[in-house]
Amino acid sequence: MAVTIYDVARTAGVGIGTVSRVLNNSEKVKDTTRQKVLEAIEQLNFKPDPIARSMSLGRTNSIGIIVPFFTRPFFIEVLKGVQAATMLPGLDLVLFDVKNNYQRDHYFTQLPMRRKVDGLLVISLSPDEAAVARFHEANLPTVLVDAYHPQLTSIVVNNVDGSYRAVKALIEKGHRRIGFINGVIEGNFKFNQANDRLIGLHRAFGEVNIEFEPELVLATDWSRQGGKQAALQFLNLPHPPTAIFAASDIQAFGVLEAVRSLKLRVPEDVAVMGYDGIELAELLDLSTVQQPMHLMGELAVGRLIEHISNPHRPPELIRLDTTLQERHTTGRP
Amino acid sequence: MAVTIYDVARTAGVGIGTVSRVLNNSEKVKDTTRQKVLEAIEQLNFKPDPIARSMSLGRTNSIGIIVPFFTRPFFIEVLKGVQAATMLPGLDLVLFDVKNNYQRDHYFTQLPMRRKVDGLLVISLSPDEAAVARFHEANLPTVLVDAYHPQLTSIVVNNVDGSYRAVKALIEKGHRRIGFINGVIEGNFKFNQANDRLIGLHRAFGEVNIEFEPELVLATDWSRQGGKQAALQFLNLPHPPTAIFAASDIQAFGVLEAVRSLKLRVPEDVAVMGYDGIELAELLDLSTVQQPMHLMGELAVGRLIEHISNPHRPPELIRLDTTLQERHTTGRP
DNA sequence: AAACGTTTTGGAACGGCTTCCACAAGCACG
DNA sequence: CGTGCTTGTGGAAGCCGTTCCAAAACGTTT
Repeated sequence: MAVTIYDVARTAGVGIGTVSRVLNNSEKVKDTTRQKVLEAIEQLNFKPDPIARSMSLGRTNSIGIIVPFFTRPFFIEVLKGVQAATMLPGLDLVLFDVKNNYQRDHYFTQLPMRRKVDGLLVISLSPDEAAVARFHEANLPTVLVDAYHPQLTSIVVNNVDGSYRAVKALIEKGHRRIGFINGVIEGNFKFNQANDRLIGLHRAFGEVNIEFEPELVLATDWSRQGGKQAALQFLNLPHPPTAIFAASDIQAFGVLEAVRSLKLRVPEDVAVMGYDGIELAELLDLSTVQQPMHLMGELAVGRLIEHISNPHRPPELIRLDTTLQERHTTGRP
Repeated sequence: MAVTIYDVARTAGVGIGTVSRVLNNSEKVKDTTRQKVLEAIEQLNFKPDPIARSMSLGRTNSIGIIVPFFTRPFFIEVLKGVQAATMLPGLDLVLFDVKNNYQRDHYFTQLPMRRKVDGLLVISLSPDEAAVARFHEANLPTVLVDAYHPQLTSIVVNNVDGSYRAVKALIEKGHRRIGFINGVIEGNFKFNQANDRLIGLHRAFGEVNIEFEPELVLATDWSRQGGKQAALQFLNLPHPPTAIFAASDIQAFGVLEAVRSLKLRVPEDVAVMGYDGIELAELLDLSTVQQPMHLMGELAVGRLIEHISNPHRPPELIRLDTTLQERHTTGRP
C-alpha cells in the first residue's frame, strides 16, 4: 500500500540503511548516492511514516498540554504562546482538556504511562507528589505554567506583587473600603494562584493600616456570573465598598454588569479592577493587572524542549512580573 | 526498561498471544488463564505502548484539527464542542494552528502523508481540489466545519438566512441606510462564509426595494481594529448609515468602540448588529446572529468517527440554522 | 480407548523505521 | 601491486504490539 524505505531502496538501487541515512542527513553518504536516493524519494513521493519512526526512535515529536481549557480566556492566551513556540520546531500539540478533578487525576496518572508525548505542559494545575513521582519514573519531562512544584521547572507570575500594586493604586486614589472577589480554590493544592492575590491585598492594606474586613472578601468560581453575584452582595451591604478588585477579568466583567444593573456609575460610584489582562479588558476599558500570558506559553515550550533533549537538567523556577494597566474603570491616573 | 507483553507473558507463564488476547478482550481465553494474566499485568504495572499499538493496528486513536486558531473566538467555541465530543471515546486531539495561507497549504499537503491522525477536522478553511484528492488517496477521513466541499462531509450554517434575518430585523426597525462590514476573504476559495452574509443582505434589501449602495459595504479582517476603522469610515460619510451590521461580533465590538469615540449613542444614533454569538456578545449586550458553534464541533466529531469506522460512508451535507439575538445595540424589539 | 470436534494456546511473522556491525570500495603510499 | 586506512554501504536486529496458523488440550461420542 504505502511506499516504504524498501521501495525507495529498490528503486534507487541501494540498501535501506542508506536510504535511512539520507533521510536523517547522516553525513556519511556519498553525494552521488544521496542524489540517487533523493530522486527515488521524489519519484515515489515517499514520506517516512512517523509512527514507525517513533517506534524505533522512542520519540513522538509531540508534546501534550494539560489545561483546564475553556473556563478562562487566560488559558487561551497562554495557549497562543504555546502554539507559537511549538510551530517552529515542528512539534505537534496534543490537547488534554481538564474539566474536573477526576479528569485531572486521570491524565496525571495515565499520561506518564502512555508514551504518546515527549513532554508535558501543565497549565494552572498543581500535580501532587504522587503525580510528580510518576512523571519522574516515566521520564516524562514536565513543565508547570502558573503553578509550582520544587521538582519541576515552573513558570510562575509574581501575583502577590501584582495584586499588591493593584490594591495600592486603588488606595492611592483614596479608596479605603475595597471589596475583593477571589477565585475559588480548585482541589486542595498547596500552591494556589488565587491566594497570592489575597496576600498582596493584605500587604497593601497593612502598609497604610487599613483594617481587613472579612465581609469584603468573597470567593466565587472564575466566571462572570460569579463576579456579578459577589458584586451585588458587596453593593447591597449597608456600608458598601467604593472599589472592587476581582481575581480575574472575567469576574470583573460580571462586576461591571452588576454595577450597571444597579444604575451606579463606574468609576465614580464604584471603581473596578480586574486581573489577567485578557484582550477584552482593553475593549471594555477595564483596569487590570496584566499577566505575560503569551510569554509564559512561549517560555514553557522552550524549557520543555530543553528538558526533553537533556533529561538531567535540573528544575528551574522562572518568575515573571505583571504590569498594572490603569484604565477607565478605576479612573485614569 | 519498560514493561512489555513479553514480561507479562513470562510472569504469567503464558504466551504473548494470550496476553494480547486478554488486553483486547478477545473472547477465546479461559477464565483461569485470563486471571493469571491480569494478575501479572497488575503486578508489573504494565500498560501497553500506544505507539507499538498504532504500529500494528494502523490506528492512532487521535484526530487532528486544522483551525485558523486564535483569530476569532468563534473557533474557540467550536473547539469547545470538539473537545467535549472527543473526550468520551478517548480520542486525542492534535491541534494544527494555521496562521497564514502558507501554513494552511503545508498542512493540507503534509497531513495526509503522515499517518499520525486517524481523521481530520478542518474548521473554516476550504481545501482545494488537489487537497481533497490527497485526502482521498491517503484514506484520511475528513470533515469540514463552516466550510463546504461536495466530496467531504461538511457542516455548514445557513448564513445567508442568518444575515437575511438580521438585516430584515434592522429594516423593520425603520433603518434604510445600513452599513455592512464584511470579513476579508482569505485565500481564493469558492466557498466563502463572508459572502453568504452579503447575499443575505441583498435578499433582504431586495424584498423592500432598498437600493444597494456600494459605499456602504466594506471588508476588513476579522478584528476589532478592522471593525472600528470601517465604522469610522461609515460614520464620517456625508450621509452616514443609521445601522451597522458586522460579519462577526469581534468586528462589531470595534464598531461599538468607534461609535463611542464619536460620542454617538447606541442604539439611538447608530444601531449595531454583530454575527456569531460569542459569549461576550451577551456581556456587551450586542445584538447578533447566533451560530450553533458548540453543536458544530460536536457534530463534526461524531461524523468523523463514523467516517473513520466506515470509510465508504458517502459525504453528507449538514445545514444548521442561526438564531437572531436582539439585544440592546439594536434597541430591543 | 480410539476418533473426532471444539476450545484454547504459543509464537512466528509482520508493520516501517533506525542503528550497528561487518564488509566492500576507494585511496595513498611505499 | 600489495598493504593499510578511511570512507561508504548493505542488511540483520530491534522497537512492541496484533494476528494468524498450527498445534495442544480438552471433551464428547461410539
